[in-house]
Amino acid sequence: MEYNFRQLEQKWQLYWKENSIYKTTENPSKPKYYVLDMFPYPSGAGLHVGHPLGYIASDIFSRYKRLQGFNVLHPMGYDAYGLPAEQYAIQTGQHPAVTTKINIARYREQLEKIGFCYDWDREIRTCEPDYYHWTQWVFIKMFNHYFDTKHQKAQSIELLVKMFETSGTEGISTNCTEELSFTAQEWNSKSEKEQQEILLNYRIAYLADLKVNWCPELGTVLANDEVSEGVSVRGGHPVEQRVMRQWSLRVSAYAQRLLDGLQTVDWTDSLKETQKNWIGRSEGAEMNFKLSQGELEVFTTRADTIYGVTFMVLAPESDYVKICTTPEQAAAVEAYIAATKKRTERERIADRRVTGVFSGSYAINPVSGTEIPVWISDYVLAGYGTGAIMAVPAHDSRDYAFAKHFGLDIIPLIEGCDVSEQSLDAKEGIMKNSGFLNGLTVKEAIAAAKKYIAENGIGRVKVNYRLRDAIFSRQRYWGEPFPVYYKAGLPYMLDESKLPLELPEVDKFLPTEKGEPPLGRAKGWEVEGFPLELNTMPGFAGSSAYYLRYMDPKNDKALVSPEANQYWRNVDLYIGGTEHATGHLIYSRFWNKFLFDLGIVCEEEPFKKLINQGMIQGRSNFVYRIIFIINDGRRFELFLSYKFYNEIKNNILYPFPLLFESWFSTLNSEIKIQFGENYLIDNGIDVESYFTLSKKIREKSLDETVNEIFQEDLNIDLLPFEVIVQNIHCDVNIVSNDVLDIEKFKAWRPEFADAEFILEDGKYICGWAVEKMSKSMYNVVNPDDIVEKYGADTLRLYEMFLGPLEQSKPWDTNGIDGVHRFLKKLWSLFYKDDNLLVNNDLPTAEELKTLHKTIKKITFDIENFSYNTSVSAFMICVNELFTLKCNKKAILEPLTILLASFAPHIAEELYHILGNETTVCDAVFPVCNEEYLVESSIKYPISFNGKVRFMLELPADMPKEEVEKTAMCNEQTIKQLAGASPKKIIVVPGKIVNIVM
RNA sequence: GCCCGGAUGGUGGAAUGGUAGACACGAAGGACUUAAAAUCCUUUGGCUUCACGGCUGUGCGGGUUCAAGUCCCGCUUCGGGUACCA
Repeated sequence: MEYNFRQLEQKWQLYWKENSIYKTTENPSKPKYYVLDMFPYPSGAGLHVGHPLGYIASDIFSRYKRLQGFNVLHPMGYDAYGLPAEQYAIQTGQHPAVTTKINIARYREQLEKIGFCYDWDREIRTCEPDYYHWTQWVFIKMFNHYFDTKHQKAQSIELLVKMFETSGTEGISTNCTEELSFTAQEWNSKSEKEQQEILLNYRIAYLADLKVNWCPELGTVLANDEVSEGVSVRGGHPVEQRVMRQWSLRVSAYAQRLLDGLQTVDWTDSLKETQKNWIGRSEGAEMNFKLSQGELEVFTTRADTIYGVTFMVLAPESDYVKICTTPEQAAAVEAYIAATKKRTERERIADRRVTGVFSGSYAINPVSGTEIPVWISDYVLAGYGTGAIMAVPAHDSRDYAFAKHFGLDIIPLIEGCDVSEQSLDAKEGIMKNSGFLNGLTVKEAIAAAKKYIAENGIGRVKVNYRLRDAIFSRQRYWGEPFPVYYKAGLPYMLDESKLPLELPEVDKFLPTEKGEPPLGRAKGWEVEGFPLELNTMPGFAGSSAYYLRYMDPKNDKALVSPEANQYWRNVDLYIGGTEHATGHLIYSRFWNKFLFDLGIVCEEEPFKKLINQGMIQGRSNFVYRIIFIINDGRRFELFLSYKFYNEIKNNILYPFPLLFESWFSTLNSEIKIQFGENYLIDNGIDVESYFTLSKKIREKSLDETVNEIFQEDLNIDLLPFEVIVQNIHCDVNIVSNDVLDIEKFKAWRPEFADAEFILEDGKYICGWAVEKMSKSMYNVVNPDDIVEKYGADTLRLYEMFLGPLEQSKPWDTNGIDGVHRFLKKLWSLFYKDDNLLVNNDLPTAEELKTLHKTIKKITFDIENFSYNTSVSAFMICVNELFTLKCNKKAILEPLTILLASFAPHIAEELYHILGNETTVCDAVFPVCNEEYLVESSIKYPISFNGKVRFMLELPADMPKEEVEKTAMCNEQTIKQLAGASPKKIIVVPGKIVNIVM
C-alpha cells in the first residue's frame, strides 16, 4: 500500500466531521485550555501560505494539550465587517453581505483542507445579528457608565447623576473630556438637554466634537492606529485633521490599568514594550505661568529646567491662542493658523520646517520671575498635555530649532555643556544657572523642582498619557449600526430588548447628496419618529470581545453565560501577528477590563500568553529580458538566463561592448544553435564593425575602451542599437528550484508566447528576491495547490519546518520535498508494497533510546514553540528507525501519537493500521523514560588550547581524575604535547577535556 | 532621531559558554531501470595536501575565559515599531 495522502486525508476529515471529534463542551471534570487564533478578515483573495502559519502552530498546541488530557477550546470565526467588501460593493453594486458570504465559504473550504481541529459549531461572524447584538449591548453599557479615577473602575452613570444632585462636581474623581465645575443647585436647575450634554463629558462611550483623522478618499474617519505616516493604513490615502462630532470610547481612562496589566501577562518583551510606548506614560508637573490677563498652564517632565525657559509655545488649536493674541499681532496669528489648518498631517510630517508666530503676549516665569514671550507653533500638539509648553531651547532639540530660527535666547543649565551647535537633551550632568537647583544632578533637580512647585502653589505633580480615546464612528455602511436615536439633537440608547438593531438595506453604498453616511439612504431608519444614528461602528468593534463569544456562541440571553465564562475564563494561548500590537490588543484589553468592572467576565486580562508568528514573506522569481532597439526602429527581445544577466548587471556602465563581448565569446554558439548561423546578419547588425570593436576591446582594458567609445575615437553611431535590460517578475508557480518551465511561461501571458531564450546548460535559471507576498509580485503561493500536490500533512510540517515560528522568513516551495519524503519514509516503516511490516517483537535498547530521545525532544519543543526543530527530530527518529529496520508496534505506536499533533491525517491512518479503533486525538501522549537514555560510554573530545584534536571513548561513570589520567597517558596526547608539559588540564565530566600548553 | 529584533555554507536553518554547520533543500557522483519518475548509497563551508592531515571560518574591531556563534564594550548593516508626546 502506498502513502496515498489524497484519499487518506479526505477519509479522515470526513470521519472527524461525522463523529464530531472536535466538538467541545464545558466539562468540569477536565482542566480547560483555550487556544485562540487571531480573527481573520475574509478577503476576496483567499488564504495564501502565510496565513495558516499561526493556525498550524496553534493547532499543534491544541492537539498536544488534548493528548495531555486537557479539555481544549479551539474555535475559529470571521471578522466579517470591513472596508474592502464595501469598496468592492461601491464598484460593483454587489451587496457586501453577499461577497462576504462567498469569501467566508472560500476561507472555510481552504481551512478545512488543512485539517484543523476547530470546533466549527462555535463559528461566529461579526456581521450577523446574533453576534453584533452583543457588540451593541456593550456599547449601551459603555454609554451608561463613567470611569471613577479614584477607584480606577467603571461605575454606573446613575451614581454620578446622584452625586451631581447632592453635591455637584465637588469631590468627584472621574475621567472626562473637559474638567467642569458646578454645584448641586446649578445641576438641578439645568434642563434635561443641558444635563445630557454634560453627562456626555463623562460617559465611557461618548459623543463629542473632536479633532479626527478624516480620510476624504475613504469618506470616513479613522482611529489613530489606522493611520500611519499621515496616510491610511488600508489603501494609503491621505488623512487630514478635522473637527467632527463623533462617538468615542474613553480608552484613555484605562491607561494606567492597561499599563499595569502588562506585568501580569506572558507576552514577549518587545510587544509589551510597543504597548508601553503606545500608552506613553510620562510623569511630570503641571505649572502655571501668569499672563497680563489670566494664566497659562503647561505640562513638563523637566521641571528642573525651569530657569532655562526663554519662551512659551501654544498649539495653534489651543484655547490659549485667543487669550494671548494681542490686537497688533491678530492678523499675523490668524494668517498662521489658517495656513496650518490647510496642511494635512502628512505634509506636516514630511516638511519639518520650523514655523510659528509671536502672539504678542508675555508670560512670567513663576520661579525666576523673568518675562518671556509667548509664541504659537504647530510643533506643539493640542491633544497632549495642556496644548502649551514652556520652551527650554538649551535642553530640548525641538525648542532649540525654534529658538535658533526665530533668534530667541538659549540659556545652558548643565555644567560644561556646549549649546552653540545643538541642544543637550540627555538627563545627565550638574545644574548651573538655576538658582536653588545649582550643583544638583539632573535627577535630583527634577525631584527638587517638583517639590518646590507643589509646595509653592505654582503647580502640581501630574501623570500624562499619550494614549488617546478611540474614535468609534465610521461614515460607512458595512459595519454594526449604533443602537442610538436622537431626540432634540441628543443621543439616547435603544432599550436592550430592542436589540439587535439590524443593518438596514440601502439603494447605494454611497453617501447621500447631503453628505450624510450611507445609512442616510435607508428607508424608515428611525424609532417612534426619532432618527437613528447614521454612522456605523469601526472594524475593531466586532473583534474586541469575540474571544468571549466563542465560550458561549449561541447564547441569545447574554454575551456569555457566567457558567461558560467561569469555566473557560480567558485565552491561555493566543497566536497572531504583531500588526495588532497597538490596535486590537489594546482595544480588546480595554473592552475586557470594562466588562470585568461590570462583573460580566471573571478575568481582567483576556490573553494570558501571546505568541507572535513571524510574517511569511514572498520569494519572487525574475526573468531577464534584454531588448535591442535597432536604429531603423526594429526591436528584438531575448530572455537571458540568470548567469548572463548577472554579467551585464555587474558591468552596468559598459553594456554595449560587454554585451557584444559575451555574445561573441560566450554566447556565439548558443546564438547559432538557437537562431541560426546568420542571426546577426539577418537582423541587420553590422557584423564587420562589431568584429573591429570586439578586437579593440580584447586588446585594451575595459576602461580605456569605454573612454574611447564615449569620447572621440569611435563614433557613437557605430553602435547600431540601443539596449534595455529589464528584470520582470515571473509567476513563482511556473518555476521550480529556480528553473523556469518555458512552456508554461509562454502560455502565462500572450506577450511571451513567442519568447526566445538564452539558456545555460539547457535550462532557464531565474533570479530571485525576498519581497512581500503579494499578487503584484506574482509570488503568492496558495495552500490549496500545496495540499493538492503534497497533502495537508506535508504543508503543515513544511510550514513549521521553515524556521522559528516567531521569525519572519520567506516562503520557498523548494525544500518541501524533504518533508514529503519524510512522511513517505515513515510510511515505509509500516508497509512495503502491500505487506504490513508491523510486528509485536520486543524493542531493543537502541530502538527504545531513539524513541525516548524523540519523546523528550518533541515534548520540550512543543512547550517552547520550537516546531522547526521538532520536525527535524522526527526526521532523525525515522532515519534511525529506518537504519535499524525497526517495524515494531511498541516503537511505532508512541511515535504515531507524538506525530499526531503535527500531521494528524497520516497519524490517524497509522494509528488505525496499528489496530486502534478510536481517534488518535484521544490517545495518551507518551512520556519519556530517562532510563532508556542513559549512556554507558562517552566520546570525549580531547582539545589542546581549545582546539579539538581527537576523540576518546571512555566509560560514562569514569571519575574526573581517571578521565584526566587516561587522557594524559594516551599516545595521541603525548604526540600533541611533543615533550612540552601542560600548564593546566580542564576536565568537564561527560563533556570535554581541554589541555592548556 | 528613539525603542525593539536580527546577521552562521549556494539556500532555509541547528547548536544549556564545551566537537560550529544538526535536519532539510540544492548540487555532484553512483546503484536500480530499455528509459523516465520514484527509491537507495556516497560526497558536499573555504583554502591546502596524492594521502594522513594542516590552516581558516558564525557581519566588523576589541575584551572576559582553559574554552565565545553564545557573555561584555564599540561599530557596520538589515528588518520591525514609533514619530514633533514637552
